[in-house]
Amino acid sequence: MWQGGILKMINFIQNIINEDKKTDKYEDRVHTRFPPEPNGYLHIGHAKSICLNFGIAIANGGLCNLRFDDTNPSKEDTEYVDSIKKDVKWLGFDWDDRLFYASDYFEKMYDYAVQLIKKGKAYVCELTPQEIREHRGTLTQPGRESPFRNRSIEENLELFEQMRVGTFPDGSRVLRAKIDMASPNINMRDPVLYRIIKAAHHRTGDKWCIYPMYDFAHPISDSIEGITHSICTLEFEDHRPLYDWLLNCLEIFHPQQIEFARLNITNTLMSKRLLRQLVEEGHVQGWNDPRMPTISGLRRRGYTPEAIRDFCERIGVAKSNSVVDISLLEHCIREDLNAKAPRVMAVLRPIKVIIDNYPEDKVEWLEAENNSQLPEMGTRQLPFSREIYIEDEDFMEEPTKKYFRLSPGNEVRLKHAYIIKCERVIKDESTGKILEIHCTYDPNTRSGDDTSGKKVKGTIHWLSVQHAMPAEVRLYDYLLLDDQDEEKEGENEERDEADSFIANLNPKSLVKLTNSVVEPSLADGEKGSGYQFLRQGYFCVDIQDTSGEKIVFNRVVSLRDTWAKIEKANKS
RNA sequence: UGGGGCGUCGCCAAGCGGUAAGGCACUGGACUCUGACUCCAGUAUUCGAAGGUUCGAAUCCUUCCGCCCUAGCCA
Repeated sequence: MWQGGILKMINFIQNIINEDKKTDKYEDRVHTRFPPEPNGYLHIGHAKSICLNFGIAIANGGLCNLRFDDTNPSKEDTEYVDSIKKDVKWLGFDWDDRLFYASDYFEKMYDYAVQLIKKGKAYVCELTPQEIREHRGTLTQPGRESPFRNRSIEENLELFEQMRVGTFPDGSRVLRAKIDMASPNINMRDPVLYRIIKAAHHRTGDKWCIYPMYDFAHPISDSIEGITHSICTLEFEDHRPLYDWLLNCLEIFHPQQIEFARLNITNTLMSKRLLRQLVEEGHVQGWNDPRMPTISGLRRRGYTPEAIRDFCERIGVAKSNSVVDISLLEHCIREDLNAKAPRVMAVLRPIKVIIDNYPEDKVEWLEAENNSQLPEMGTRQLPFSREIYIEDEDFMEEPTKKYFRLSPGNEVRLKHAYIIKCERVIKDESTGKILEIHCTYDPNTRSGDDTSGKKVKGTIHWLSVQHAMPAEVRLYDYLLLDDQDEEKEGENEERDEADSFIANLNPKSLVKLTNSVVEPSLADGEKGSGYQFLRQGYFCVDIQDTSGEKIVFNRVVSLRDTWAKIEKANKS
């Protein structure tokens, strides 16, 4: 398994662990867990948590469990547990035999609840949800005690038993902790521990009709598993007193909860709810649409586990809310693919070039290196002939300054082949559209044995027309337009959020090119494998839509494009 | 308005009383049969603000300001 640069990982959580080791708090043991709820697909925010939890364990010679937090049968499904397992594995982490479910502990949790009742620390409450809310008070006003708060232990025991056997309808009773209705921390105002949900659970079926709340299930699950450091996100900070209270009352092994800031990335949605909305409203093709920040989406897009792990390492772990620039993610995948992707030629938007002085029927097979930086990646043969395609961007009839690609009278090098010179352009008389470009080549300039001594500024990629293989190429861009920080006026916040995020969707997040051509060597490109299309970017063979008759490439990320910056600067 | 948390370069982020790491982005330049990669160089006298303690403060104290979370029988 991956050991990465993780051993160097320094963050405030590691500092806490170092301190715990010094004081022998957990007998030098480090045991973490990744606790997803199986109610959706994992996204890159979860990857941060996965890398953190497994990474901390690895770095400290400890263990990390995979535990499904499945305490709400109405939202959860095995479809999600399967995808989550797959994603965690794909990211490169291994839970060995430590795959657990909170539902494994339902019986024990029930016993602990009974213990709480026996200690006079919990009671069955018959207030309606509405009434409970009213009794809770507000941020500034203390709550009021439930009229059911001081029932006898015997009565509570009996009622709780009745809840379990299904005597009462959904929502009619709950088990509540008896803490303090006047606590400034609302989580301590007699929080609900158990509720009645008569729904089939994906693992326990209809064995139960009462289910523990997160606040009850989580500390107990952690304790049962001997977790030492229970790492969660910032919004649970206010729940920590309750976490501690329960463990203290129950007098069982006491892990420590540590909170860190969740991941946010520019131009990217990171909420399960909104991602689900994208899927359900058809703005994307599914959870694994290559534009989605889900692990499955990134995988299909062509991101590698190495790049995602590297990213998670680089962003760091802290407690301040932050938004990481997506350019860092892009840098990580470029860096990884640069080191391993074979280079290949593809013409995305072809325009035909005819080399007038090249024999009509001749085909030359030129040797091309697969990666100029890694000779060990070998070479391949490339067919060259009289008619070729070049990228339409690589020709400009009236070149701007600093443009050193093909233009009338100008010479460029064809990568791995000859230097050609543009002689004339043939256009459609009515539309003015360029139909073909006529060039001549210099036979003394063949790559590898150039005897001309010529130096040209530009090198462009090309493909022999008769050998080019058609392909569909999908260019992806950010799902969201630039983050607009326009402040919404107070009212209707919910609505505004949903609406504004739909309005902020990038209409050009997917551009399908159906006239692209690629090298014949790509005919047997394996699904999912990544390439660098020379001068353009990194692409991978789409795992879903590629078939016997059609090969589809996804653009993972473009190459850095200095020329685009120059052009942009020229215009402004 | 109660409680909790956070505020170090455009974006992340080290730093924990001894005089501001690193990464991304950006800007120059070198190299280049990918305007890619790589390589050099540059970029916070300043750490939300104001006071105070100290020989010395981003680090300690005080006050203030800003942002986030929190009133689910969701997690």
